[in-house]
Amino acid sequence: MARNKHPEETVQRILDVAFRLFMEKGYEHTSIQDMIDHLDGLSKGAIYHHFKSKEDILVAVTDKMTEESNQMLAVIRDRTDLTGKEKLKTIFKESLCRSVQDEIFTVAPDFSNSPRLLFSIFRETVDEAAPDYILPILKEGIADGSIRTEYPAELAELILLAANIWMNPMVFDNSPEESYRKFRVFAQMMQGFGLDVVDDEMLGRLQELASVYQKNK
Amino acid sequence: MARNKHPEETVQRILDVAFRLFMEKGYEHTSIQDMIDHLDGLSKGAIYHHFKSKEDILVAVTDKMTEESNQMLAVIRDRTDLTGKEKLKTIFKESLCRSVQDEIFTVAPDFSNSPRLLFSIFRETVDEAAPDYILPILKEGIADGSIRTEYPAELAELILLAANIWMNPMVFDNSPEESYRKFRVFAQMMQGFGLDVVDDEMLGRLQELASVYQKNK
DNA sequence: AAAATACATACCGTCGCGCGGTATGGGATG
DNA sequence: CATCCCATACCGCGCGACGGTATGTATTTT
Repeated sequence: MARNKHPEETVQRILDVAFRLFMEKGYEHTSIQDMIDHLDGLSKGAIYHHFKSKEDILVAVTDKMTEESNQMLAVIRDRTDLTGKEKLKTIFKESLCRSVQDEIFTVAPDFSNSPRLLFSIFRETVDEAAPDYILPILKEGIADGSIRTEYPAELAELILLAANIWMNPMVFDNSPEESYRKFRVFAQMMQGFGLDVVDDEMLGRLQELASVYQKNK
Repeated sequence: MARNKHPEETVQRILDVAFRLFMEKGYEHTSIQDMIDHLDGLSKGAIYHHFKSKEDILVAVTDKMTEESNQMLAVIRDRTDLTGKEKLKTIFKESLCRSVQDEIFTVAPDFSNSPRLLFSIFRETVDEAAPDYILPILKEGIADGSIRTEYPAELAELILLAANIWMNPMVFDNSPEESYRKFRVFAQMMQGFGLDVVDDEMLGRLQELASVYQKNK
C-alpha cells in the first residue's frame, strides 16, 4: 500500500479494527495477523511503525474507550453550580443515559474472553478515573457539607469499581433483572455512605438500558 | 527420568512450581519451558500428559489456592450454633487470622503482572465462593432475622468482591495505612447494609497483617 | 537535494502443543 | 512364583503460529 499523507487515519483504522477484534475474540485470542487480515493490505511493519507493541495497542484502545466517558466526568467535576453530592447524582444519571445509545453495545463484546482487556479497564478505573474525577468531587462534597466520609480516596475507588466493573453488563453478562437488582444494591450501598444519589427515574432508565442490551445479544 | 510409582506426586510438583512461577513472573510471562527448567529433568511431554493445556494448569493452581479458604467457609457455613450475621463476622475474623500466616505472603506475589491469574480468582469469587458460601449464610440470616436484604445473591457478590479483590493486598499493593483505610470503608459499607461485623479487635489484627506483608516485599 | 516518514518484506527466536516412541508399573494368568 | 500384558508415566522432536525486528523502498516534508 502506498504511503498515506495522513498517517493518523491509518492509526485510527488500526485502532478501530483492534477494538472490534478485541471485543469479539478477546485480546489474547486476537493476533497481529488477524488485524492485518482486516486492514486491507496494511502490513505488519506498518502496525509496528505506529505502535511499539501489541500491548501498546491495547492501551490505546482502552484509552479511546474511556476518553469519552472521562470527558463527561471532567465537565461535571468542574461545574460550579452543584454541590458535591449533586455532581455524583448527575454522573450516575448521565452514565445511564449514555450507555443506552453507546456504540459499545453494538459489537456484542465479551469481556469474559479477555482478561487483559478487563484488567486494563480495571486499572484505568483505579489509577485514573477514581482519583482524577470522583475523589475531587468527594472532597468538594466534604468541604461543602453535602458528603461525609473519613476516607474519600478509598471510597472513590470502591464506588467506581462497583459501578464500572461489577455493574458493567459487559463484564458480567447480566440479565435485565440481575442488572436491576445490582443497581438496587448499589443504591443501598451509596445510601449507607450517606449518598442518596439514586431516584426512581434512574431505576426506570436502567430497566430500559438492560432490555436494549439484551436485544443486541 | 524413570517412571514414578506415584504420579500424583509429579502432578503436585508441577503445581508447586507453576504456582511459584505464576506468582513471581505472572502467568503470561511463565512458559512451559520455565516450568521444565525448575522440574529437574521432567519433560514437556510429561507435563502435557498430566495437564491438557497451560490454562488447565492455571485452573488447577487457582483451585488449590482457594480450596483451603473455601473449606473454612464451608465449615462456618454449616455450623448450627450461630446466626447468619454471626457467621459473617466469624468469616471475616478467620480470614484476617489466616492471612497473617498464609504461605501466599512468602512468595512476594504480584497480581498486577498477571491479569489471567487475577481474572481466575475474580471468576472463582463470583461463580463459586459467593453463591456457594456467602449466599446461603445471607439467606439463613434473612430467615433467622439477623440480616435484612432484598437481594441476597447480589449482596453476596458485592461483599466478596470487595473483600477478595479490592482489599486484597496482592491485587492492590497497598501500604498498611491504605489497607487499614480500605477496611474501615468496607466496615462502613457493611454497616450500611445492617451488617456490623467488624470490631476493634479485627482492626488491630489488620494492622498486624499489613505490616507483615510489607516486611516480605 | 537531504532528511524524515510511512509503509512493505523477509526474517528471527520462542511459544504452546501434538505425536510417535519407550520404559515401567501392577493385575491377571498359569 | 514366574510370565505376560497392557495401561500409563514419561521422553523429545518438530510443527505452525505468534510477537517482534531489521532492512529496504517509496513518498512527503524541509
